[in-house]
Amino acid sequence: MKTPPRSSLSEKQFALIAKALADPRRMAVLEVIAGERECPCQKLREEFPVSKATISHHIKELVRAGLVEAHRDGQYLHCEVRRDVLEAYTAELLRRAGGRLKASVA
Amino acid sequence: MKTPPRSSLSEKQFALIAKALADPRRMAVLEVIAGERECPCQKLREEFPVSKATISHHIKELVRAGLVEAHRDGQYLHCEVRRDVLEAYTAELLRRAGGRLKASVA
DNA sequence: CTTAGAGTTCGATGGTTATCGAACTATCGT
DNA sequence: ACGATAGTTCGATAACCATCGAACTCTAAG
Repeated sequence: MKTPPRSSLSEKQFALIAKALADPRRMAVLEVIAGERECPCQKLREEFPVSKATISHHIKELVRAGLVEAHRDGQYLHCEVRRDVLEAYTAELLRRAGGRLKASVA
Repeated sequence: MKTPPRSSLSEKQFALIAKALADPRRMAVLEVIAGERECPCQKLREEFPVSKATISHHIKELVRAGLVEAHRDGQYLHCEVRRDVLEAYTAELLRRAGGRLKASVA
């Protein structure tokens, strides 16, 4: 079985993630990153009618939130979704707002 | 045909939920609502140093997103968390941003 | 009816942020 | 070295939104 990352999110990171996910365009960017194996920024520019400055900004925010990890490879920047962080966020969200528990985890 | 009680959020509702969760205070309000059985607005006013206009605004947004259901009982407004909607959101979030999967859905 | 309490609506304000163009840095080919 | 391509940073602008006080509605109880 896969080890559940007990990475409890700090209050601050939780808030950063929520904010990062709040903008539809940024969410869309995240989806593209998730859909591709190695996602160069250039591809994102072609997907959305926004300037590269904006793309760069969104990626920076996603990285700041911990949702995305970026590696520089030459002149390209490859992005990857931090799946564990995403899962930690959803778990924390359910824990906080889910109220009392009803059953154990499926 | 139109009976998907879970895991089927419209694009619009998905965005509304993400936005609703983005504000820390509103998230805190949601947590209090989730923690209490029947949550009157008045209680929320005592929990946070904000005006009742602000509380009312946050509740309205939470309701608009579908995260909270409010029933009027006399002069009181009782709030309840829509747990299924919350779960549908987290499921959709993982589905969209989780990349290729281990948890396959029908 | 009158008073008090609970919640809503409205207009204004201040802070945050998405977006752009332009200037900049860095890398790859030739 | 040069030009082209990838991405960053900066300053400015515009839109959005949380917040407030005040005026309002509605309900419960004297």
